Amino acid sequence: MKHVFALVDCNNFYVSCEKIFNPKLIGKPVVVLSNNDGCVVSRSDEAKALGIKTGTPLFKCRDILKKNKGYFYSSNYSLYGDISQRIMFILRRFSPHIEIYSIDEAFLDFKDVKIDDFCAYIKNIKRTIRQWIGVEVSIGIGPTKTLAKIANHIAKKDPQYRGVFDISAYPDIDSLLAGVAVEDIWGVGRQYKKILNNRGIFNALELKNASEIWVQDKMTIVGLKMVWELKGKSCLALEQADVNKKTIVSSRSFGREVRDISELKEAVSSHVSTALKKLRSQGSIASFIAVFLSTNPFKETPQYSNCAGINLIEASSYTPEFTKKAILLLEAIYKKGYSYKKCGVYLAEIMPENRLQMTLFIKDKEREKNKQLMKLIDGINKRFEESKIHMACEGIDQGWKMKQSFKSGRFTTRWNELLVVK
DNA sequence: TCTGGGGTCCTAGGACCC
DNA sequence: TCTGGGGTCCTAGGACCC
Repeated sequence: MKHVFALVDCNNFYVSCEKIFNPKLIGKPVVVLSNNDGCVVSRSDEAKALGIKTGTPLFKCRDILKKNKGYFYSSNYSLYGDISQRIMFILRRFSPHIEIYSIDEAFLDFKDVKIDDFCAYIKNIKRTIRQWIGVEVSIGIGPTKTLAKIANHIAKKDPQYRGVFDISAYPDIDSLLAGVAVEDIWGVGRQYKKILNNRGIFNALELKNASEIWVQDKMTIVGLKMVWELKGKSCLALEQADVNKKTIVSSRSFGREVRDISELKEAVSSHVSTALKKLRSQGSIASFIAVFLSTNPFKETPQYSNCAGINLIEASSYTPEFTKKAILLLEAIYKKGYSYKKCGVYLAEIMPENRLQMTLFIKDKEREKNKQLMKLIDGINKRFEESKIHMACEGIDQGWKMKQSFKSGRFTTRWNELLVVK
């Protein structure tokens, strides 16, 4: 049976989440900022119309926003994550075959879903999400994921389709593809664009008709699959199982520059806690940890960055053990006299808990005790507030923490931040 | 003054083995 | 002294995604 893929993508997702709870934002230029309130990551249509680009630092667009009665917000991931989950829950009603591709995007496959009026069915998805959540989505449909992506792009850009476009129903797909620049194809980034353009390939139709041998040579099997997908042959399957992470990273820029190792120790320790919490939440253990730190590459001050990693004798998910190692690693790479801007930790060699290779050096009792302790702490932190219980070495003041000066409330996940209407 | 964070997949090349 | 071929596994780095 042929695949029928739909890509459902939320419009201006982060900004849309802010708008749900704050009607004064409707019709205004609004942007949401990256961590540390650094640069723009999400823009309302009105902000786009002002020429504000993704990645623009706040200081470069603050004036124009102010002049146009605009607003800016810090990222509020508790809120966006919760809204995302609600949307994915709705999507599941329309097809059991769903791949949650990112916080604001999902692929559906209607391959063996019984549908009478396909067009109405798809429009109903859009309507339901608007009604139940208050977020606008765009839906692109095609026989492959790559074509569904392109269809989604068209649905978003061309107002005549009102946010829903089915590429298979279009009479002349080639003429459509001729209007899609190569860099707008899923999987073509800056490098591939350059390679393709040099060869005289500028649009999706030209890529579709390019020599497969040449494409594979220059862009590996990844490029070849891209060509096949453009031709309507599905090569990228729907990935339904929520696959466990193979690597976990926790890192942040500091809110200010940090010179002292004692502060770095606090930051590294809290990254260890974050990463280990994530590790446990997917029921995994890890046996490799690395620590990295760097100065601010945008400054003309002396630069230094380094990383170091170590294998554990036995894989584990016990925070204190990783914290100890991380501190040692930090001490090994820390150099005095530099102004640091960022640090983080990296976990690898991750495997399911039940695949533990036990060593002779750790007693069963110890292992079980550690596990129970972590479970208890995770439970308490989940029920009350993140990091209610944390390692002392994470510090109390945490003056190095990232800046988030313009954050809205966590309206849907914290009782004490419920929206007050009157 | 002010420039994000967290992932995946693929390949080439080296180490090692028979 | 000369000197083969095939295979696996691992890692670093490059490309991409949101």
